[in-house]
Amino acid sequence: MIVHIDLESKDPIYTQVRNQIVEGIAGGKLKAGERLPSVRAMASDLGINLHTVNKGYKQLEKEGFLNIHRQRGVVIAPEGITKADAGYWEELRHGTRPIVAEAICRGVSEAELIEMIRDTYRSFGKGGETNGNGDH
Amino acid sequence: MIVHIDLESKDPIYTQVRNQIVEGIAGGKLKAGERLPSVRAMASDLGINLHTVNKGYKQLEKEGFLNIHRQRGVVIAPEGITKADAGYWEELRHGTRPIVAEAICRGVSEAELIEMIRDTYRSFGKGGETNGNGDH
DNA sequence: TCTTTTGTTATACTTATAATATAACAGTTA
DNA sequence: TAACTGTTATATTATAAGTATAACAAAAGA
Repeated sequence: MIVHIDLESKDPIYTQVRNQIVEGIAGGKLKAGERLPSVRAMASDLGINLHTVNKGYKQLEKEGFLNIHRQRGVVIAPEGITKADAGYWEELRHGTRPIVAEAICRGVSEAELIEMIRDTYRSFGKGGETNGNGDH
Repeated sequence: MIVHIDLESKDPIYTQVRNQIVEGIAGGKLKAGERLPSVRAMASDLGINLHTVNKGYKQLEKEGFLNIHRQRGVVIAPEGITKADAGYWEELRHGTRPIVAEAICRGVSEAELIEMIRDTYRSFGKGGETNGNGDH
């Protein structure tokens, strides 16, 4: 099992599920075309309700990470994830702004912050290229 | 007025208030020892409830950005903001992890991501040093 | 002294979100 | 046929977000 739930976390359970699957894809542990457990199986494994899992899955589908065929199951987007567009970049900037601001307030230098981001990026290994799309 | 509210945003209003004050400090628009509008004045200006403003203020106080003297008003922490400690770094890594993961999934390169972070960091100017604490 | 202003506390209400609990439906696959 | 799939529907509980008043106590200003 890939997903682990922290019931003490401030993050909602469905968000934890969503994030860990995204991280799994980024790290190459989950590959394009690979099938995920059914909502019932995942819910049972984690000891939570199937609707909570379904909520995470549906969000991932909306974001382009998953394809959900009605009776065929849940699959990591086989044609690869939707690449960064203008809307995503805007959202990314909006999300990082307050984080960077607080870091500055707390005396974190530009170099320190970037080093941390770089380490995080590299902690996912070379999982980025794992979505085997020739693209063009 | 420094704070602007977007009622369409997914971010709660008190979070918008909180974030914009942090960004104001990071950018040097708000300086250590400077006084903020009273909860009533701010609430009236923004057309929202005073408790919503108070919630943002209280969070900022808890995080060490503000000092709130009972009848003296709300003041940007005069002795400077609490510097980054182990707990903060942990929180920072936890908050950035899913963001970095999604960026990787969307084909954002390490260089692109870091460039964006660097631009954001520098967009706050040299506001970092503005809390005039001799410290040492 | 009196009035105003301050953050604070208390109570109440509405709305939205998160999470759970069942149950049933309609195709798919074994 | 039987088991499994995501989906839909309904209901309930708990928590968070936001608003609305009202009152309190201490400090500052006139």
